[in-house]
Amino acid sequence: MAEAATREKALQEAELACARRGAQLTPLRRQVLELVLGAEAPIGAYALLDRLKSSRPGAAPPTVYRALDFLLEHGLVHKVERLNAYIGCSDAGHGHAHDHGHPHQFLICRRCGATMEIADHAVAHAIAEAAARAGFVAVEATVEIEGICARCAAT
Amino acid sequence: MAEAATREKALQEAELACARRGAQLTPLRRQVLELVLGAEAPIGAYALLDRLKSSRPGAAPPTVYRALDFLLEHGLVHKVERLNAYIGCSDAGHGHAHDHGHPHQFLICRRCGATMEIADHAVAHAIAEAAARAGFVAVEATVEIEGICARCAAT
DNA sequence: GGGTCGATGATATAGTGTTTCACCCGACTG
DNA sequence: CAGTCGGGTGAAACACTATATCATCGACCC
Repeated sequence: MAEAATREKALQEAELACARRGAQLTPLRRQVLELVLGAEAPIGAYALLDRLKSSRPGAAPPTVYRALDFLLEHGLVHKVERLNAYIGCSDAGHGHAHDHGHPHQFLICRRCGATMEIADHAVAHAIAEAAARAGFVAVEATVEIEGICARCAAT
Repeated sequence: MAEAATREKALQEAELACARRGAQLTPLRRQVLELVLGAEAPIGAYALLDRLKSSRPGAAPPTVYRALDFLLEHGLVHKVERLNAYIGCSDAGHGHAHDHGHPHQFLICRRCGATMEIADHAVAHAIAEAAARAGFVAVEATVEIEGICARCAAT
């Protein structure tokens, strides 16, 4: 997902954000976050589990799912529904606990699998308007756009 | 999803659309479509399988998944990613084969589970713009908005 | 010490989707 | 007519994703 330096910075921000909220970024949770951030693309829970097992042989599905629940809850990672996979949030810490996260959208490349998060205000606004027109109170929106990324298109 | 009359009309439109394209809406596929349209909310593949079994005791997961693949391919049903469930398309037949379908969005009620399809041009446009700004060639977008529907909000 | 609460360990199970091989049948071809 | 080729279906097994449940541990509080 990012190079080591960016990853390190994201981890530090996550620690700060958790500290601010009184949330416990335990070693396990931190390690799972590190694995998610270190992946080159959205990563599945069982792939995380495999990697986790190398340092924690006893790890089982609930181990990783509980950590992911915590990270999702605090906006440190997002789930990509179309891929059943998880990705680090590109601006973690800017939301509040129990907030379901700032509006965001994903661009998923069909060719290389790279997935990029954007936060486009016009999209969020159009969605809120459309929902309101239907008398619907929008709480949260999943926006996942599939296509070809700039790098792959250039090839 | 709809009352019997609406369902019947949708089935006839589906038959027409398939005939136009040379696609075979076989009895099995038609029956699965009927089940999806008859459900009150998005329905899961295994729930479909259960209902299918009453008339086709030999049905197995691939039976329903193959039918769903066909229906998805031809834009007769959509998948709601957040629910791992399927819903009839509200304007089936307006797309082309191997087209991945007209732009559409879902409004999912957290309270009653009802899911409504809308086709908001402003949302589709904002998404296309946002993707383009990132140098991304958008092919298809999943937009699923969770919240409270008008009827539940009124209660 | 006893009580409580959140985090983790460990096992089992539920839910969702795919692979694989076989069979049938209609169409096209020599 | 035999051959064969393709799409659709039947059937069994499997892979992947996620949750339920109960036990344990340690920190904190009284």
